[in-house]
Amino acid sequence: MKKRLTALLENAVKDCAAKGLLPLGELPFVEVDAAKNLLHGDYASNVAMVLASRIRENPRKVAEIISRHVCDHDNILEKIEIAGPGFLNFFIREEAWAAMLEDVDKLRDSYGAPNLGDGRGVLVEFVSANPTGPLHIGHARGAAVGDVIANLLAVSGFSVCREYYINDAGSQMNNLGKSVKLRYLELLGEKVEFPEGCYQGDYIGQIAAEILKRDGDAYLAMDEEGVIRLFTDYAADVIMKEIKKDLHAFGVVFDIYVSERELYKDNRVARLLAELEEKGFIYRQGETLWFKTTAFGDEKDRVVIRKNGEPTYFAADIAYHQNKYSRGFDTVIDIWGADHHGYIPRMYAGIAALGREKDSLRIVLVQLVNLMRDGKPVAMSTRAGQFVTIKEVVDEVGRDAARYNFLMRRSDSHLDFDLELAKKQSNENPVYYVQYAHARICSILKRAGEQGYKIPAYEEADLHLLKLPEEVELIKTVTRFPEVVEGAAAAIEPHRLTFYLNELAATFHSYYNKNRVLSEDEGLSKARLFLVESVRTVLRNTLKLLGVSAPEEM
RNA sequence: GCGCCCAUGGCUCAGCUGGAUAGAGCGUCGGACUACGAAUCCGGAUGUCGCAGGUUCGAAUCCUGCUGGGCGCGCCA
Repeated sequence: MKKRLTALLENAVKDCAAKGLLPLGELPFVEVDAAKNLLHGDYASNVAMVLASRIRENPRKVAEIISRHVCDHDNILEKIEIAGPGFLNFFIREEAWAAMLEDVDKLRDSYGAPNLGDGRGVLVEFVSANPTGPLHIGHARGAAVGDVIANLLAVSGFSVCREYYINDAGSQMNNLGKSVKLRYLELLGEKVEFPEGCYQGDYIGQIAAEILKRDGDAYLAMDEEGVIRLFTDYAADVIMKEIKKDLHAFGVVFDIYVSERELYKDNRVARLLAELEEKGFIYRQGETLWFKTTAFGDEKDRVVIRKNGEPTYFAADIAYHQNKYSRGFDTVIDIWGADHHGYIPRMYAGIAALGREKDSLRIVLVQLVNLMRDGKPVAMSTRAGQFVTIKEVVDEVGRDAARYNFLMRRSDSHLDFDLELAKKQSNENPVYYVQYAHARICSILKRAGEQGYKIPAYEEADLHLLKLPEEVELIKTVTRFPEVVEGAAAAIEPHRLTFYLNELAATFHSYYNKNRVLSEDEGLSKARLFLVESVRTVLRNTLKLLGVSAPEEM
């Protein structure tokens, strides 16, 4: 509806300009917004005021001129009013609203799928945790956000690839191998002390025990470095399998796992650095190589080759992003923990040096999660191996509640996640509120079937009968869905879906409590059945985008 | 010290690239099941949008300064 009005208005403005009624150079960006106040109609536009200030005219007069040139071919408008300082208020005919439900019936599962992408490729990289331990709750939010962003883009016509970057190179991995070895030695009766930086979670001991069981004390005789390398590989492999399993249980499946080590294998990092050096972005200072990120707005230059000859994480990351682009993606989305925000200018410098537009990389920051239980914070320490894993969260509160809770806030704002609250099947827990609405509708539809009703198609329902204010409101909320998806996809803001979902469920519940769907009046019953079926379709489609189930009963 | 983010009812948060009288949920108080599921609904109360200036027809939103909080400032990832 919003789109249609925008089009009407754009044509009107164009028409005015063509006829010379409004002396416009370039046409303005026409914006139509849903009106907040019923007195202001359904939608309002400020075009007239924007134009008026540009051409120094009276805004109300401009509004007047524009409104006279609106060509309402489809007869959707009741009237246009000019109000306040120069707003154009659009009043939509009730029939026009109901007519929009046709799309819901015809498109079904694909209702609300805007074609923003036109098949262009988007790479969404998320989670990307080191395989040094199981995923904990902090990763869970990033997983949920990334997954839903990918869903949103996929439904919006992009060809989406979900990717996990395995940081399996570098000193952290070495620490992993060392940690396993220490536990191994401990199991063989040696007394060991764990230095700073070593991983001490129980899973380390389990891995060491597996190795011991399989190969006994064979590694005691081998050289230290070789053992650590073997143990590192083995542990990373085991942990990565667990990570995949946990993600799967959380409803997140990746298309590709890219290994940092692989980037080094065919000298990609070295070749990239040579390339950048040729372009003049690299300089040498003693043993180290520096990248002139300040040339692209970073606050200081960054090291890419360390004194010891090893490339930095940053160097590999540029190579990784080059690799992403080389695979033909127009847009690359990185989802990072908010504690990495200082890294952003560096990364943009990196892609600028690769000759890529800034817009082609979008970085979404996900704030860390405050884990609570009954309102009290749960202490976590990664080093000591004390943390709540994603698996434990899924096991305890369930996948639906967990995902929904992670998606209820803007991703860049802090989130309190209360385990007890997420488990509660009560009105404090919004996920059940929307699922309940879905189950309720299913229940009505089932009852209708028992009474011999079939769910009517659009043509079979007389929607003129849906005249109640609650019905019109419900129809409006349902038909807003495509706009919500489009907005959420364009802004990369998945939380808009949960807010919308909550509103739709609320509008439905309210309607349900006031009115009966099934009554003696067959025509009305059919019209209402069609309406609630439309609500159900949108509830289901939204929940699907969120990766949350839409139960038929609960 | 420098940089980024945040500050909206008692609490947790929305507010869609400046728009009309700032909205939800929770909590609180009071109501609604002999009709499709009460995990629901209906009603009441609560705000100097951190403070002070500025930009303009118009600011929670943009700019500057201040206060208070989070994070970052490695040849870690």
